[in-house]
Amino acid sequence: MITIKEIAKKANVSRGTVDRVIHNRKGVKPEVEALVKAIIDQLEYKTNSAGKLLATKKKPITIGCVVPSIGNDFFLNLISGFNAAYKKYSDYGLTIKVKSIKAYRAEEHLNEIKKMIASGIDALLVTTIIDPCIIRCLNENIDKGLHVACVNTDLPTSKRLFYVGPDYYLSGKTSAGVLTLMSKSKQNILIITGSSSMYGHNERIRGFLDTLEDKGIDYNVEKIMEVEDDEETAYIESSNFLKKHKNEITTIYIVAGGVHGTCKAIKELYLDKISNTYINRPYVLTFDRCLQTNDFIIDGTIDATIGQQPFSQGYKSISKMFHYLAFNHEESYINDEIMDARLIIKENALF
Amino acid sequence: MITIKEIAKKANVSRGTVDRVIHNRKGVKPEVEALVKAIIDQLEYKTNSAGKLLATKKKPITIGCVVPSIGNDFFLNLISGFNAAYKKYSDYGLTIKVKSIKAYRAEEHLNEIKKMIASGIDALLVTTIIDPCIIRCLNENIDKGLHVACVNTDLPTSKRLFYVGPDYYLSGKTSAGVLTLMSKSKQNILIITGSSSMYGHNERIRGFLDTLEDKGIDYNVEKIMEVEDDEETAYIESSNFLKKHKNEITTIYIVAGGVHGTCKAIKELYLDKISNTYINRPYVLTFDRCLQTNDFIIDGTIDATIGQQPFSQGYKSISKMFHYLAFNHEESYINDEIMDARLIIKENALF
DNA sequence: TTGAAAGCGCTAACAG
DNA sequence: CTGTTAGCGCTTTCAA
Repeated sequence: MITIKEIAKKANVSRGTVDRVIHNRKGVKPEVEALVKAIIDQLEYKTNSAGKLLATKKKPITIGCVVPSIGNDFFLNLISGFNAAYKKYSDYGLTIKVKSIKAYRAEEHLNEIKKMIASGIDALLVTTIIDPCIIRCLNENIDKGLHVACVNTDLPTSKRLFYVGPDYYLSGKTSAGVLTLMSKSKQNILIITGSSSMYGHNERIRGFLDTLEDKGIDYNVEKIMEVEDDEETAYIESSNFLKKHKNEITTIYIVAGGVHGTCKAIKELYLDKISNTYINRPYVLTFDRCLQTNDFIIDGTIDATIGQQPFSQGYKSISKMFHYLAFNHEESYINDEIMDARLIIKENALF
Repeated sequence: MITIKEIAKKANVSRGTVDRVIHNRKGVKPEVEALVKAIIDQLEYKTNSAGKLLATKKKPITIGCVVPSIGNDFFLNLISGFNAAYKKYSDYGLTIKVKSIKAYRAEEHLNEIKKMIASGIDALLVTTIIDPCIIRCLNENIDKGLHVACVNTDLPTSKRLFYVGPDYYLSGKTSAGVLTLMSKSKQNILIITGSSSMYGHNERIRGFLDTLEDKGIDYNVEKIMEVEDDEETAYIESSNFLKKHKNEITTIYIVAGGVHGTCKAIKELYLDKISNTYINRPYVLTFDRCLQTNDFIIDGTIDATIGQQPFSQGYKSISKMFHYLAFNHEESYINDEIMDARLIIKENALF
């Protein structure tokens, strides 16, 4: 294994000088720098992370996280991922601060992001809304030296370092793929979405419908319901709607929250109490895989769900940001990380 | 963060003594040991892995790997996982030796395992056949101090430390789950398996049929073909069989290798050359997700495949074994690691 | 039975 | 512009 010491010996300089070259610090004679760099390349020197981590642990790193996890199991799993990564790197001076907020409120998001930044952090991980004020605020702070990355929801027009999360369009396509496995005939679709201002939700719908189109499936979107992830709203509205259109709807496509409420309505309307089996239930497709969703898959209310690995999203985003900060802001850490669409049906639903 | 130094100060002993206590080394007065242990518990001391890794890198660790990867893409991916983990830990004195062998030959397996052990290794990672001679050989070496773990195929009756790989029964169930999404009517099934002496292959069949049974699907297994992962055999045999039974077979269930050969036969028999679409093609279900399989999913020959993350299997097994060896054989590293059954259809098949 | 000290690879502070 | 040195947490060797 090649160490700084060996490089130094080969170049006839001190370890300090090699260190300076490696970190592009000023104060090295150009020809010495060139020589050292050449040797580094030639010997394929790779920094030893244990050594580095040990030596740098004195200056602590704080990562702030702002996520809309209030009343949302998915984000609680994501936060578990944050915590797991924190646990792994706390030895090396990492601290995290997590702020849970409510979804959909741009103003609240902005406020909490500002508060988090003001509290003094080195980097920010955020799941928020595509909103010009928020993006401006983030960009301003990025210019001032804050390191920002997006988790679960990207802000493509911002100056964020990287994005860790799903490809919403692809997950919508996958959902449609399952539907076409089940049936090739005409579908009358009830779509239950979180909010029409959420990019990810819209993308899931777009991917879904595009794929039906591609596959030559005849379909009609009977209604798009916005329930803002509220289970009670989902229950009442879907219940009312399905009562009126019980035998017309062939597919219920639940894009975000509202799974529990909708499934409750489905059970009431389609489950035969005597045989305890569904009669003419529409196809039911959902996203994510929290405990409740899992129960509905097991009991046969949901045909399939698409998981997006919330835990990994949390874990990877912290881990990437930590490495980025700890290892000299190396570019190799700032690539986006797209989770794959995990298709879950009854048989592989076991946790 | 709690360090050995702090423990030592609190206990009024030297760091050496604390180290001795932590590693249960002899030569510490019982009361001192008790005191130090109490302080460790109280302060919730956790060893700092960077420090440990740095200090122990002098004594190199060699892990030997024996896998039946000859002519098998799946295991090449698994080996990539070995190499990725190796790359990560090579800084800390890890070396790996990988021996590729051919599947199904117990004698060859035994020979190569013996050779690998004789070449001088600290630990062995192996994918092999459930065979009494092999198990005896491994157990003898385990008794002599060799550390052994199973990758991809478990040897439950051996003294191996842990197993990293799929749950074959569950993956078979998942496959049947997809089939029942597509159709509830009677299935006439052609099963193409690797070998009837392979535990995993049998389990996949068992899980598949059990699930059809559970779901009240009427089915008949028309034929079980053993093709020993040979594509040519698969092509010839499936081609011959399907020519005779073209319109009877409703499902082709390919348990192991032979996907390429079988798909070639399917294309020849069912693909309409003019419209370039399938006419009355049976359902086709496979396992794993090598490049060829992926192509057949994209082009519509295969309905679904179940992936078992070969790369992760390789990566995790090396990583677990390395940590186990590097960190005092701590028990926390020797739990089994069961991969989940990844359901892949056309829409989420993109790599 | 215990302590002291050196050293793993790297960084940072200080001295020149 | 460059070298020296101390120290991050841990293990190991030597000495007591």
